[in-house]
Amino acid sequence: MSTGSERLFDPGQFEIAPPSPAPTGAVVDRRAPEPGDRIIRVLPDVSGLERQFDYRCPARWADQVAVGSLVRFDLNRRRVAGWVTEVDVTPTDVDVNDLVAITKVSSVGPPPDVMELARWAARRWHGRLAPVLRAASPPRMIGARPSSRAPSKPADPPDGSTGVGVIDDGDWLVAAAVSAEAAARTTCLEVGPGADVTPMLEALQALGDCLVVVPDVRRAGRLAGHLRRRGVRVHLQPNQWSGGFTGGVVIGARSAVWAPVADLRSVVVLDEHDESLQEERVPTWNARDVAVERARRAGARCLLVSAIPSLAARHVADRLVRAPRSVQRHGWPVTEVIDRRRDELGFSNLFSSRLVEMLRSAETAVLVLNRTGRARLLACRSCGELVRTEDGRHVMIEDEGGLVAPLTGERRPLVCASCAGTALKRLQLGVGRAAEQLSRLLGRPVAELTGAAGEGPDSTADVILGTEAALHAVDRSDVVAFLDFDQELLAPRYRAGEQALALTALAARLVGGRQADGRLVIQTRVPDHRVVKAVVAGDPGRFVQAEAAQRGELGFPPFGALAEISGAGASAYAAGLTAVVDADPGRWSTVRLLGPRRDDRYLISNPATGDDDPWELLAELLEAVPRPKQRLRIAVDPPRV
DNA sequence: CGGACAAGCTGA
DNA sequence: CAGCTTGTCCGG
Repeated sequence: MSTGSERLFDPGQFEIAPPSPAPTGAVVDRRAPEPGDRIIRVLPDVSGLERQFDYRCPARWADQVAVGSLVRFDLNRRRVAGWVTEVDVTPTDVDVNDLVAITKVSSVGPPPDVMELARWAARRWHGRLAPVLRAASPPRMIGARPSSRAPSKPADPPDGSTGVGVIDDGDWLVAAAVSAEAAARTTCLEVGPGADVTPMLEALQALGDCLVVVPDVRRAGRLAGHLRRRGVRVHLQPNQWSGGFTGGVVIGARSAVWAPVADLRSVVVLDEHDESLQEERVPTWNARDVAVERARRAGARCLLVSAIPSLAARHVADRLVRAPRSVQRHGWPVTEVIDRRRDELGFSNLFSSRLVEMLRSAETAVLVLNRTGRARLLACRSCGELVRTEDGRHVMIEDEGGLVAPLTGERRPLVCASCAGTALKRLQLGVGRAAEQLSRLLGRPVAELTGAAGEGPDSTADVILGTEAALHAVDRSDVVAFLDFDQELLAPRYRAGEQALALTALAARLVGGRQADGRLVIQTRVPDHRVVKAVVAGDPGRFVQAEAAQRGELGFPPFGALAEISGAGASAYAAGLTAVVDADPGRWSTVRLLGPRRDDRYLISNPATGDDDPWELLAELLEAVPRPKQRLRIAVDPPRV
C-alpha cells in the first residue's frame, strides 16, 4: 500500500539522479515547437500549488504522453513531477514559443476515465486534485501499458475450503449479483457476517472485468488467493497496478477503486459500511461513493455488500436484496446481553459474573474496552442508571459543576433523571488496569492490546483485552465481549449507532455463525437500544428504520450533506461563509452553519430537499467562500462528528 | 511548495 | 552596512 505521504518519483527509487533534483544553473529547454512536438497541460505534484501549466512535449515522446501520464519538468527553478491533464492544448496566457519542454515521461498513469473520476471526487469532497491522483497512480513507475489481453489461465484444482466456518449463502448471493436486474444499477446486498463471497466474484468475473474493493489489504490478499486457486485472473493492488489494463479481476483496499480496469462490467465493494473505506486526509473521499460513481459512468453493475449495510448504501442503491432470513440469522452468533445495571458484582465492575464464567470455559477470547477518556460517562450510585437527558435519548457528562448533553446542549444539575439520586460515579477504567484485574480473576494471562502498540498480541495469551484494535488482531475467537458497549453506543456522534453496529459485525465474524460454539457478549446499561436488539435478532433491519428517521430529522448524511471546518482559520472561513450566504439567501436557503463547537470547529449542514443533490450545493458553496490565510481543514462527510 | 528578492531589524 | 530574519510573490 503506498503511504501517500511520500512523494512520487523519489529519485533514489526510480532513477539514477543526484539527491537534489533542482538543476542548479541548468538551462531550461525553452524553444519554439518543432514538427511533431505536442503541447500538454500538466498539474504539478506540489502541495500548495493548484495551478496547471502548459509545456512542450518533444516529438520523441509524443506517442508516450496521454492524459494521466506521469511526467517531470522544470517549474520555477525546481524539477518537479506531475500529471498530464490535457494534450494538444492551446496555451493560455503564454506564447507557444515560450513554452518549456518537459524533461521526462516517467510512467503510465491513471487512464482517462479515472482522471475524470478523480476530478469529480476532488470537487465532491472539496479538496485538491493532486492527492486524489496520487492515490490513483502506480506505486512504481511503469514504462508502457501491457497491451495484450491475456487469456485466463487454466484452473488449478480448487482446494475446496475457502475458510473456516464460513456460512454458505453463496447461492442466493450469486443469483442476486448476476441477475439482469442488477445490470447497470447499484444494488445493496445484505449478507450474513462471514458470508463467503468467492462464488459471487467468480460468477461476476464470467460476465466481464471486475473491480473489487475491500476495507483492508489483508482481506484483499486472502480473497485474491482464493480466486487464483479457482483459476481466476486476479491483479492485487497496488503491486499489480497495471494488470487491470489486460482485464480480469482487480482487487485491493480503498485506493484500488482508482485502479485501471480494461472493460469494467462490475464494481463490488465488500463491507461497504467500513470506515476504512474513507480516506482520512483531505479530500476525505470514500471508496464506496467513488465506486458507485465509477460504475455509473462505466454503465457497470455496482454491488455494495455488507452484513450491516450503511444508511448511505441503502440510500444510494437502486435496490436492496437481503439474504434469506434463515441464512442471515445463521450468520450472526448467539449473543448474550448483560445488563450492567443489574449485575450483582456492582455497576462499576467491568467483568460480570456471567462473563467470567464464560471466560473460564473459553479457550480464546477477545475483550473490547474503548478507553478514550474524552466522553466520560456518569452513572448513578443508587440505581446504576446511566446519566441521561430527561427523554433518555442522549448521555450527559459533567461540565462546570453541572450536567450537559454534548449533542443537544441540554443542561441540568448533578442529579439522576430516573431516581433523583445525587451521588454520581464516573465510569472510567483503562485497558491496563482492566487486564490486570481480569488476569487475577481468571488466574491466567491476559494480553493487553491497544492500537498504538503496533505489534501483534502476546502470542502466549489466549485472552486479549484491548481497544477495538483487538478485533483486528486475531482471525477467530471463542468469545468476543464488549465490556462497556455504552462507550460506543452512546458516544456523542451522529453515527455512533452505525459505528457500534460495525464493531458487532467484526466481532460476529471472529466468533462465527449461530451453529458455531462462539459467543458474542455485550455488557451494557441500555439493553433495549436498537443496535443491541438488532444484533440479538441477527437482523440489522431492526436498527435501520428508527435510525434513518432520526437521521432524516437532523438532515444529516445520507439525508443531507455535511462538512466540518477546523483549524486556525475556521472562524474566518465561517465568517466568509456567512457573508456568501447572506449575499444570496435564496440560493443557500437550505444551508445551516452550526458552531462553533469545542475548539473552534464548525459544521456546515445542507439537508436534502426534493431530488436535488445536497452534496452538489455544498460543493458550490465551499467553492464560493474565500479561504483565509491561516490553516484550515475542510472535511466533507466527516465520519466522526 | 520552495526559491528569489525586497524590506526590516540588529549590532558595532 | 553586512548578515540575518520575515514577508510577498510566482511558476508555463
